[in-house]
Amino acid sequence: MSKYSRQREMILDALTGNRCHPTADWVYNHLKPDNPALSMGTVYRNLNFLVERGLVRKLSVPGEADRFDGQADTHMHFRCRQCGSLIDLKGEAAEEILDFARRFRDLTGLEMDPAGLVLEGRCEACSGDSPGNCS
Amino acid sequence: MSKYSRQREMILDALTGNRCHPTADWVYNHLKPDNPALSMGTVYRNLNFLVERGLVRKLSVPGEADRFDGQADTHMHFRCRQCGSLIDLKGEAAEEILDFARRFRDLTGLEMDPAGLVLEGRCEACSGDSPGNCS
DNA sequence: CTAATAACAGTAATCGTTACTATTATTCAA
DNA sequence: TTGAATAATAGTAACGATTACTGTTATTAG
Repeated sequence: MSKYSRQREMILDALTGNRCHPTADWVYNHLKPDNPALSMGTVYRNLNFLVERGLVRKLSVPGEADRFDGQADTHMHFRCRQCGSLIDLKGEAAEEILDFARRFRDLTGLEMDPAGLVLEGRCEACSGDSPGNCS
Repeated sequence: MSKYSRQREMILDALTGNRCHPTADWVYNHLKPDNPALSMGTVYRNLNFLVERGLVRKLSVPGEADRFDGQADTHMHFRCRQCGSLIDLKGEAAEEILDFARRFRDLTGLEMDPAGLVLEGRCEACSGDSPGNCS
């Protein structure tokens, strides 16, 4: 059904060996120098392929390009509207969200999917009095 | 600073007198028949203006056009990934989210903004065994 | 009434993403 | 090992949502 390709492997590697949450554009520019023939279509096609296979998570950020996460463990994200940083929510924070999801389901009958969840607000650094402390 | 315009008033009215969550395109097509000169730029400019003024809420849905909500009371939303419906979360469900936001802040120091929140998952109708029950 | 300017309509441009097409690479069975 | 079948590619064109630009119209304040 699906065939091996060097490009797909490189694209996956670029995500798994990376703690940030790259955009398709970042992946493209990251791999382009060593692979001058790489095309943007290939990057998008493979990212979507990997998302479908569950190897990669897609994170939607309003008004910006989608971000992709190659971390295997289930976790959620928080985005600061002020400084734009995307923060991983693991451990206790992740548990808190899962607890909420259960209570929310029992109350409303709505089965929310915590995977791919991106909460939005203001991070600790940006909540301080001093403005501009979050370049 | 800002001047009155008939178009802005109409656009606001189209949202407040409406329980669904229209897109810019919907607003445009809704008003166009009675206002043949209306332009899309005017719709977007005014929607963004109203959002900045806090009279209207913008709801981002991954991969789709933004939706706008003219309901005055603070509430959140749930989107079913299967049938696409956008459900208002008020009363108990809204309280549950606000409770969660407080606990989450205390735990992580992250100040999430419940306004504009769109949780994603599967609605009750789509969670049933029978497939296709949610046209 | 008039000058200043916010808002407009119409159109072009932008951005992220997907679709198309001809070519290349992988696979699997003879 | 060869070769047909076809997945995946590179390159480019198209797409949809949104914003930016430009010359004109409408509102406002003196």
